[in-house]
Amino acid sequence: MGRRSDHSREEIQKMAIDAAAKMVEAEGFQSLTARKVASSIGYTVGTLYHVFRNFDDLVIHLNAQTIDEMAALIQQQTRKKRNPEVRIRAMAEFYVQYATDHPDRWRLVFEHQAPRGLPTPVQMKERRDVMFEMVAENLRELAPERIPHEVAHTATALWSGIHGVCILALTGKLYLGGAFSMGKLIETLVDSVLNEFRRR
Amino acid sequence: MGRRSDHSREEIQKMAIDAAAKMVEAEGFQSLTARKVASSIGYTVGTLYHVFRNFDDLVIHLNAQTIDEMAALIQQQTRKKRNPEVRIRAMAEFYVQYATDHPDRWRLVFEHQAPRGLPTPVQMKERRDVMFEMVAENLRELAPERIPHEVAHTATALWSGIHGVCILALTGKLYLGGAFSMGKLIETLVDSVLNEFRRR
DNA sequence: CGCTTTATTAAACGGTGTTTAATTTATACA
DNA sequence: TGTATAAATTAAACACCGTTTAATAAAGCG
Repeated sequence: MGRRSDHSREEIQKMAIDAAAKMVEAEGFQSLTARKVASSIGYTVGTLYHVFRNFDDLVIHLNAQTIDEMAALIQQQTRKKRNPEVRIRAMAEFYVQYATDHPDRWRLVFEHQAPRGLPTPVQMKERRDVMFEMVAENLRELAPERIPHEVAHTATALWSGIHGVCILALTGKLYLGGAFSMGKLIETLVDSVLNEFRRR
Repeated sequence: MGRRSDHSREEIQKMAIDAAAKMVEAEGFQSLTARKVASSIGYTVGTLYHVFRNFDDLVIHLNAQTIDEMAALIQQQTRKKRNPEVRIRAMAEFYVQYATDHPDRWRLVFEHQAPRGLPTPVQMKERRDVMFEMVAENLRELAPERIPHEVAHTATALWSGIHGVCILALTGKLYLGGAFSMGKLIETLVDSVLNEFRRR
């Protein structure tokens, strides 16, 4: 084997993903290009294509890392709480927190789509579902008598709603007719869905 | 004035926007290009740039038309209903309907962002707010005693939530832990938020 | 040592949005 | 009516994009 530098394939992957993350945070995901990533880690595009199947593959790896980071942050911040309802509220709070702190990386997770035909890797789907499952888990603890499907349904509705507020707020497409705080909107959604969940 | 063909500037604009709409519906917004739009209406890119400031300008015009179409459909389908709550439910139903029928055009409205620095035109913001205002209007009718800010807040929370379900469903990113129908999820959100609105 | 395998690169390809200069045409005016 | 002027249209170029290719350099191995 004749590698010219002393970076293994895995090291180059990690370097590229980290460089891409920084680039997205600094300039937005629109200006993420293969050549810039490559040159920022001291290589050429060819090397990038030696290590990733294509550009989407790099983006998918970046997105996986983003989700892992976010999930870890939320897990860490909610583990301490004893009450499942308090935990759900904290989850929403830190979801918004992460999305606000890393808007472009967070958007890239949801707005990137693999070219038509090529399906999203299973690992990616599983990663995205982590958030839903964390909510469902706490709903289950909140009301153990409910059937699983009902719990999953409520978790999905709640988290999709929270996601909607995040997306519209972060892309500047929120209704301007009033002066809202993202936090209050989230709170309203959580209150509404949790109350409805309890009532049924 | 020496126009070679007999299309006015406005006619070319309309032709281009319609062609772009068809193209997005047929092949997705990823494959929308200036050259393809131009050649599909029998012109060259240069003419397109004579009529639009740039590519984003064309997209913005297309998005405006998309929102107008969607708003018109929803208005038409909800005008008949007498009860404001029934009207809000119908609005949600037909919002989902339109998004499902024209997924790529609908996504383009929310995922397109003008290049950094260049702000979104005011007309575009107003168009997006139409949906929020329709909801707010009906909430006001439902509870005339509420202060405007409260109404606007609830309308924003509700519609953002509905939007979140749409986006995740249409991009295939919805939680797979249960077999949900989009309609049921929407219904849960509407029920929850409206009940909470009444209770307060 | 030489051979093979691999990492790396430079260069090319077709495509993109965008700009430029040249050309064609319709109109306004003498 | 003929002509100058102004506008519409195009072809070509630019720099960049993701991606592929072929050539080159270096490492491991017998």
